Amino acid sequence: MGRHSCCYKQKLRKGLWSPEEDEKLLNHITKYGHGCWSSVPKQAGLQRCGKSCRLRWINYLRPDLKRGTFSQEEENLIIELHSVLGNRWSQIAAQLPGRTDNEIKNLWNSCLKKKLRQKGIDPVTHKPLSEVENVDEEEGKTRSQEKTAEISESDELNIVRSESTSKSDAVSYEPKQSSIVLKGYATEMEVEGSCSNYLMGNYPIQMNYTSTDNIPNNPNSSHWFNQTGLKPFDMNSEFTSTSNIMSILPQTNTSFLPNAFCYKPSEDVSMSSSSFPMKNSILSSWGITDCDTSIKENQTEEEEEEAKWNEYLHNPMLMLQNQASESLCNEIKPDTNLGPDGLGDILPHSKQQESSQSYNIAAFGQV
DNA sequence: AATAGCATCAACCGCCAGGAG
DNA sequence: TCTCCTGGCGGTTGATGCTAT
Repeated sequence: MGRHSCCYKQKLRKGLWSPEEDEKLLNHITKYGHGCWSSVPKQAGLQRCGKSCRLRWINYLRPDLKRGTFSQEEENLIIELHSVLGNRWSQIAAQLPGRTDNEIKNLWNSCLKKKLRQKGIDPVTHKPLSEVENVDEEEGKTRSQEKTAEISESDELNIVRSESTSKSDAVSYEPKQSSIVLKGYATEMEVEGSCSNYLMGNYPIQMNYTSTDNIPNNPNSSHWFNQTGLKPFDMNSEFTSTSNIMSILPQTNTSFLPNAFCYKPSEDVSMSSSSFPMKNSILSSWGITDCDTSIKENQTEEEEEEAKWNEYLHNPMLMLQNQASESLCNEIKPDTNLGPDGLGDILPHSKQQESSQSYNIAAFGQV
């Protein structure tokens, strides 16, 4: 189990790809497409397994890949998405045109985790390290009980995700935790009057996602993050008070914002795990329930919401897009559609769909 | 100059879901 | 319904390059 049958075959090369191999694979896929990956190596004259060819293509040879270092904006977005999606690198990568899940995963493990820790944030929970340590101390006594809770948590997750029950999912999935995480930030902000640290400095980033905003085919992130003409988000600047954050945000509808923006101190965290634990925790994590005057009571509405959030969970940009288009960026009209070229011709169908969710981020600098 | 330690990244491994037969 | 095959994903590893001593 596990190992592909093709990998048992003899004479298959492993390790780094030579330029000749790259050329063969590139030529073959350019001419014929990849079709069935398992047949690609044979047709292309390569001594590799199909899986290896696929990986090489996706991570290196694909012409739409954006090479080079990640911009600050991209890093911010990855952190933001990670706080919502956890280690679902492919979904995170889908929101970063030209970047691969492997690349993002490497960046996270080698760089972003460290940066977050330096800023006093636990990269797993996105919670201040001090809180994580306190929680560990307090709850360390009841570890065995936690184990049971973990199992039920992962069960909840599986219902929503309708995905695998792999051990990594059960152990490392974060979104449920993030409901507490973001609340933790907000609490700290409210109490201390500072919103420092989250996202490596502050959190004054407003993400306006629209379905059809123009975005370059091979976008330079510093370009497409600035499309609205707003001042770029300065990661190194610090907000000095919560009121500063709120004041730069539209007052009308902040329902899609993370708790960091709309936390209500009186809310009880435990409420999140009632009848729709996952939905509520996500709603909570993104500030939906927090900002509403009451929790949805109508069962039908709840079902609809649940379906919606299930969808959002699989495509978080959809939520941001819908919310943004409804309230926050009415003045920002989509200019053009992202055509099928660029990413479109190269990416698998699912990737094309995800990539076509172009978005526009208006990042606010220090007030 | 040597080398130990660290950082980065490409590639592999193991697992799972879904489709085909 | 079952088995096999394949694509896809996330975790991990190992090679390589860089930096500090």
